[in-house]
Amino acid sequence: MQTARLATPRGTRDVLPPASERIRSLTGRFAETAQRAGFRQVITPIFEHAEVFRRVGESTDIVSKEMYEFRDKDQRLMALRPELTAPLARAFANHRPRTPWRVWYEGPQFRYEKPQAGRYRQFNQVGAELIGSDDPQADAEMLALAWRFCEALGLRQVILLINSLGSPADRAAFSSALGSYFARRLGDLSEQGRATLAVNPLRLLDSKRPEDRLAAAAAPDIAEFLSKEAAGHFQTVLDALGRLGIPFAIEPRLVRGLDYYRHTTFELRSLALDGAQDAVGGGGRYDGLVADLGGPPTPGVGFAMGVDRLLLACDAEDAFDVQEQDLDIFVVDVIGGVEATLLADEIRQAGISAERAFDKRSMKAQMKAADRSGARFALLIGAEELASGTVTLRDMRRDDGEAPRGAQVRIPRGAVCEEILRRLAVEARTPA
RNA sequence: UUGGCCGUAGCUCAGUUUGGUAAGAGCGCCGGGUUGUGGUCCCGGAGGUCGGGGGUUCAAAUCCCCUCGGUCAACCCA
Repeated sequence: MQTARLATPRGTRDVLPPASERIRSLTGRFAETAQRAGFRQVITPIFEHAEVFRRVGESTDIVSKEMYEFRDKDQRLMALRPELTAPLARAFANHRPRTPWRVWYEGPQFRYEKPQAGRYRQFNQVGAELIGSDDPQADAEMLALAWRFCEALGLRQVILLINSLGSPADRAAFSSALGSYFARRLGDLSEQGRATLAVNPLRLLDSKRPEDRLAAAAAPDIAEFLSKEAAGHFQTVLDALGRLGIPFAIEPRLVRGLDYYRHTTFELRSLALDGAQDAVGGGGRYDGLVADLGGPPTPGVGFAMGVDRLLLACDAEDAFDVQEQDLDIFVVDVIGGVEATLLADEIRQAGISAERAFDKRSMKAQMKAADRSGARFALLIGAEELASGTVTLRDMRRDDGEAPRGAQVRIPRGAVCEEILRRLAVEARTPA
């Protein structure tokens, strides 16, 4: 009797090596970039009280339709986090750390959507937040962090789109102007467009439906609704980008999905990704969020980037190649029993990476395995070695055209680590 | 939530139009090519609920329905 095979739930997947190595490496690179800028990691729960998200995005699909909600055993309404800015703002409100609070994060998030390439129900993001400053230079700093990270990955076909939604009052005025503009063109809108209008007129601006695009063609421009102060803030950010040498395009239709954004809002898109999933990251300023979550009124600015999409973009650009980690030693065990276990343990304790064979397979099979493991040396232990108190160290390099087979030497069992370390050190000094 | 395309070995796919002798290939994996030695080559082998269920038929990978999953687009967004 065989039990039925179980698949991963829809929109989720197993990430096996070597793909997992790439994710780890990308996350590590982000951590480095952020740490260098004085950001420190925050780890928040995977699930939160649903209230945390409900408070900040009742009108967004992410919260109203796509959230994984459940009742725990005490009937408390919980939610798997669909995004990370709200939990970070919640954590800030709870702990009241010294400002400006500079933090980064990474981890899975969950949205109940129909999966597509680059869109999963469980997906990973890396991101950073700077809470406690309304200085436009803080916006510039976050933009620089996101941009330099893309550069560090080797991405060259990413563009920065930026916009300002102004102060809450500006945003509200613009929104109602848009509302009446579209109300006059109800007949031109698609059915879904009319539904969107009722919920959030701003969202009609980036609709991809042709009717809606046409109807939006002559829509009011956000720029005309910015207060003097908001316009100044935006201009300062743009000037900073210019001085930083970071190219950008102002996109007055850029609205973004979460409705806590104020002032600066931006998106990073990969031109190498075609299709609808070309946004690799986005963010902006959210000056009202901390207060919404019960904290003191505190400004904040941040961004998040999709790990999986970044990797898709890297693939498309042939960037961020992660070479498999080198293995120093592969222990070939011809005798079976504990000897190889002791040998492997000993050299690992000496800081040498080592894999080994099991099951006393034929030597030929073990040598094949050693070859495929990519190990620099094979370390053979068999009856002869055991009897003479030695081991055989064999060079597994395969790229030397002349040398027919790797050279091998017998070394005293007691000097194994020393000898391997010596050889590895020599190579480190004289790279091929 | 809506619509299009797709679903055959671990992977990439052929076979589906014209239902039967189509359960196949390459790669990968395992073993062998005489003493304890990798990459190439040669030989052999294992491995498949043809996504799942139902129906039509003497007969279904092949036709019909439902369903699950993937993908593309709308929606939404990372």
